[in-house]
Amino acid sequence: MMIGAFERLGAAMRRLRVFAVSESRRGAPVARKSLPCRAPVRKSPAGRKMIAFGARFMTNADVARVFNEIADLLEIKGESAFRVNSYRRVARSVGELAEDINEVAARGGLAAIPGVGKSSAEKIQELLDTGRVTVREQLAQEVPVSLLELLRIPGMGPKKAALLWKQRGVDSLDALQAAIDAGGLADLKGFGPKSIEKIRKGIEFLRSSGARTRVGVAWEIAERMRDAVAAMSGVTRVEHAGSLRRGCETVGDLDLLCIAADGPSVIERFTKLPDVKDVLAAGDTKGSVVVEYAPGRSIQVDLRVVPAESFGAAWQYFTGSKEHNVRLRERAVRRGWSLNEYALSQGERIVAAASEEEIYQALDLPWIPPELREDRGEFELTETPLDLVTAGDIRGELHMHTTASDGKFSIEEMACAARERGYEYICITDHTASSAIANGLDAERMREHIRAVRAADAVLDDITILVGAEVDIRADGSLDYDDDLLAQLDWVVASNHYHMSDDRDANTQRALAAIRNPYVNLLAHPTGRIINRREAMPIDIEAIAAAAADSGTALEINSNHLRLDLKDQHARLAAERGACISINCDAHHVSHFDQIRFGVATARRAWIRRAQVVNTWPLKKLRRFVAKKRSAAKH
DNA sequence: GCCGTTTTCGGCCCGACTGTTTTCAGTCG
Ligand SMILES: Nc1nc2c(ncn2[C@H]2C[C@H](O)[C@@H](COP(=O)(O)OP(=O)(O)OP(=O)(O)O)O2)c(=O)[nH]1
Ligand SMILES: [Mg+2]
Ligand SMILES: [Mg+2]
Ligand SMILES: [Zn+2]
Repeated sequence: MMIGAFERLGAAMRRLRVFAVSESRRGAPVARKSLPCRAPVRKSPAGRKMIAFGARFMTNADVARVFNEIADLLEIKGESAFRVNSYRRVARSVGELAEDINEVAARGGLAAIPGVGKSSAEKIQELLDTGRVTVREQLAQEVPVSLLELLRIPGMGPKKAALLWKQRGVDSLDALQAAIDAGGLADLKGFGPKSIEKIRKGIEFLRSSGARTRVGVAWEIAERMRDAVAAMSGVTRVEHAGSLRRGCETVGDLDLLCIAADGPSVIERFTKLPDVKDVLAAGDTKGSVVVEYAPGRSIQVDLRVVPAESFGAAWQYFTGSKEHNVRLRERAVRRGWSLNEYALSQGERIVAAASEEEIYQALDLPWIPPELREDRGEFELTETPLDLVTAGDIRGELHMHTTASDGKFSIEEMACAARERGYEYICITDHTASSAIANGLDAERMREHIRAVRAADAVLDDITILVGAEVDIRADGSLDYDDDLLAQLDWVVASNHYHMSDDRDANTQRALAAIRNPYVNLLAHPTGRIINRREAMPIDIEAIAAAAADSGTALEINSNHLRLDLKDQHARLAAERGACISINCDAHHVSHFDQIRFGVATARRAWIRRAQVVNTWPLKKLRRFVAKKRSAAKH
């Protein structure tokens, strides 16, 4: 389904619920406390409407949001940075947990979450039970919560925000804007003319940057910037760093690292590149600029310059994540050493600096692939995982469209494009009747389409064209085609496009019903999210993963940079439970095959090995996968 | 507030850039 065409449709069908009881996989029903409803539509930071599922109970993201809020409020109050940090740690841990926090609480597992101790466990429990945390409510009495808006301004931290509030009564972004316009910040200590100008620009940047940037957009800009820096005389190497190198689905900024002897000169030229709209900082070794990549759309780009001998230490530092860096540096400290972006050193003596491999090795660690550097268990590794899936491992695309439904190219054109990429096989999976909006095929047109695909396969050499369909899952979990028709297909993709609801059990049951169908081989984009536009529908990923593993059904990592669905943490859990994964581009256009890198990056972040990915397999093995599920159903 | 192949108490990563601070705090990476 082409993204965008049907988003509104799904939103219209969504309902608010007042109470939900979910069946946990262990059999005990987990009561989810019904909570006051939130508006089903809220504004994304960009000001664009973000479609959300109605609040019925606390989600992991809700808990994370509350703990981050407590941390910000405490910080403005001047609370110990370590204590503040511990709240942020809880927020991060809960936010990225694949398991539903309500279920974790129900089995008494809260305190086992990394960073969650007795005190935080109690607060989470209170939040799940009542929708509130006493500490947060008390803090909100002391500090206006709207003051936290100020923290989103670059360069505005807790100390300055506190000062503005206490000295000038500023308690929101609008109030700050008004104070600046009225000249009300003059003679406030620490706020000279340059600071005020910076804040003004910062507010402007907020408006033009908005939400985190999707990796598909960021990638293109990063490549342009990399080329521009690489073209400078004196620059011998430029690399991606930060979240971009770690393969994250969205990035807050672009981080580039380069080798050059003359840092200040490189930084100066960096700040004068054509697309640079504003310079946030420009020193001897690093610079930060704002790049306008489309009218009214901006992103921050950070460049760090280091000498060649420090490259390894610098790349390690600048790749992060921050949490990974802190763990690694603590490890150095325990050995009586110190690690920074220049070197791993013991006093004056350099232990390692030139390459990442040397640094990790000196700390008794294997080189860790960037996608794994999130402090999610990578410090337990004893050797570099060499079998993580790579883009080169992908042998075929198993989810793609042609002009028969809503694709832009013919069967032959798509097949030739795939062949050019070196793919051994593809499967044409056009939409079915329920997707009338996407020109879905009814049974009769589908039978014709099968003949057309077979004919194309007979004509084209060096690639096998399989025939399949992306079959819509109906409200009751049944499929658009009957089994007789499905049996004629080589590979069947099942998708829920129209019955995404805020009812986790209903969503899960639809997915499970599809997975149980002996002809369904792949559950596509299982949560239906559109990044920055539509939230994931709630699902029981553990139940879905277990059923997929049991039945021999693959779960998708949809590589479209708007989807990346399953997301990393869900995919990791699914693969750990034995489910096979298929990484697809959902190609509607020949150019969409390029998106595979984002799906592969997501899979690597999920610690997925090539053997777990069905479209890295030879065709024969893939056919056995299909045959096995079909024959199991006959016994 | 959390946590433990030297710890249940005492640590908690380390450095760059900015502004008006006459010696460094605040913010960010
Ligand atoms: N040691 C250390 N390194 C940090 C810290 N903050 C950032 N870094 C490093 C690791 C980050 O990946 C890298 C780039 O910083 P960013 O703020 O751009 O973060 P990152 O790119 O990871 O995420 P983003 O998508 O930009 O939000 O700098 C820190 O507090 N300590
Ligand atoms: Mg970054
Ligand atoms: Mg950055
Ligand atoms: Zn599709």
